[in-house]
Amino acid sequence: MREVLADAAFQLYLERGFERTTVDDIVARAGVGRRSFFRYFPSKEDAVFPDHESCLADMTAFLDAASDERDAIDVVCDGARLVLRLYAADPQFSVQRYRLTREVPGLRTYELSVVRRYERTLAGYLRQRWNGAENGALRAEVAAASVVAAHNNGLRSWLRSGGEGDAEAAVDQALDLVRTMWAAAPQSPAPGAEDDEVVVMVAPKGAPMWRVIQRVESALRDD
Amino acid sequence: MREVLADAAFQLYLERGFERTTVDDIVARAGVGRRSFFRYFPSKEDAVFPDHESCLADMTAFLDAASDERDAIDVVCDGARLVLRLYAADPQFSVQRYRLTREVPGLRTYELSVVRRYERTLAGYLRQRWNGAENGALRAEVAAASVVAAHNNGLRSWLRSGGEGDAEAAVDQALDLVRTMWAAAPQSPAPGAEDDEVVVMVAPKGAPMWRVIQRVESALRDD
DNA sequence: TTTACAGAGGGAACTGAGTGCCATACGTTG
DNA sequence: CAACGTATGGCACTCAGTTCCCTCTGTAAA
Repeated sequence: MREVLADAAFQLYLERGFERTTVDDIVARAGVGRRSFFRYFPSKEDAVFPDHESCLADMTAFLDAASDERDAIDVVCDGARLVLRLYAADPQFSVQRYRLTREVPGLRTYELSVVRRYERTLAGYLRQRWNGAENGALRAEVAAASVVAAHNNGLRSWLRSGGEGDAEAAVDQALDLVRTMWAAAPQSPAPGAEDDEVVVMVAPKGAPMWRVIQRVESALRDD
Repeated sequence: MREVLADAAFQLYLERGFERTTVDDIVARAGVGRRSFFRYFPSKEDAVFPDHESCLADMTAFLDAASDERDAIDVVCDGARLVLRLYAADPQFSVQRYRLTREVPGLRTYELSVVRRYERTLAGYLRQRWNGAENGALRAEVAAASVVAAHNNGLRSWLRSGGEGDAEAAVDQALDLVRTMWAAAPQSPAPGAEDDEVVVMVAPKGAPMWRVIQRVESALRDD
């Protein structure tokens, strides 16, 4: 029933446009009563994103089950990939929905609220993982925003291409940028992980070698 | 008139709650006709954020006028600070609006769309600045998302404190994290700026010195 | 078979946001 | 005075979303 309603709604949105489609139109095509529509979808907009609710639940479950041994950024990147796979599972639908969403302001803002819930979920996980680290909460929110932005960048470029190429590859490349960026600037390390520490060196390219070595040495010296 | 309506609306939202306030209530208190409300605000939500439209215009103007000599990240951070100053200009109002927005889902999603417009504006600037650099568009979106997330983190912590402390300080600290993070991982430099190039070196802290020097040398070698 | 019950769906009527249309009032310019 | 552009008020309409109540169907107990 949910599916019947969502299909009818989506078809009509494509045919007549979102605003020009009334709920009465939808229930007429679906052959059900008007009241039933609002039983399954709290608003007209919800019928366009019928599967995000369960995907969000999947993501939460995935993060809850993730091992603390893994790098936290890697975990949230994999969490984001769950969303990608939801889109990649039905390219034609995803592309049509993308085009529809781009054109309808109401759907755009609705999508923002959906994305925001994913972002908050990822940020919540990172905050817990980085609990106690300096600026843990801040870093968690910035990192979650970065991961979401990168994911959406890759996803959108795939959607703009008409869903033709490899969606995973586009998102992987985008997420790699975030991963290397956060790997190069780790939070204060947990005790017992000293061996994984890295040093990041920044120097003008024209700097004399002795100056560079001096800085490397001072960075490597135990303190 | 705009101000009269916005004030009346905001008062009533605080008194009765957003949902329990009708547009008729607002225009009755403001002493104007119902039709006039929608002339000044396209929706009930808009009356809560009456000044973001002009702030967005200010930001656009600021970015357009920014010198290309400055670091792009620094410029967008300063752009974000324009929003902070808008909030800091009227702490009491900002705090009340923050609490109201937290409680009303409709206002939350509306605020998301406002934030998104700022983010797109910043991303557009960065994309133009990094035009041609590898992954320029991706980096622009991720950086803009980072700046916005950091800004909002600082802003919200100030709002949660009741608008008591120094708003600028909270946001400066948050933005510094993003700035240093992006300063350590710069995009490929524009031609003609060879002298400003930097090399970023990442090495395990326990790595032998000869290995480190080898990598520094190869990085410094002209290609 | 009848009764009691629960849960899904249907439907009428209502509230209230947002829009379109027209009338009115005011100020400006000829 | 007349013509005109602009700001405002008021009325009626559409439609999303809600409330309340009805019917239908399947199920389990008497």
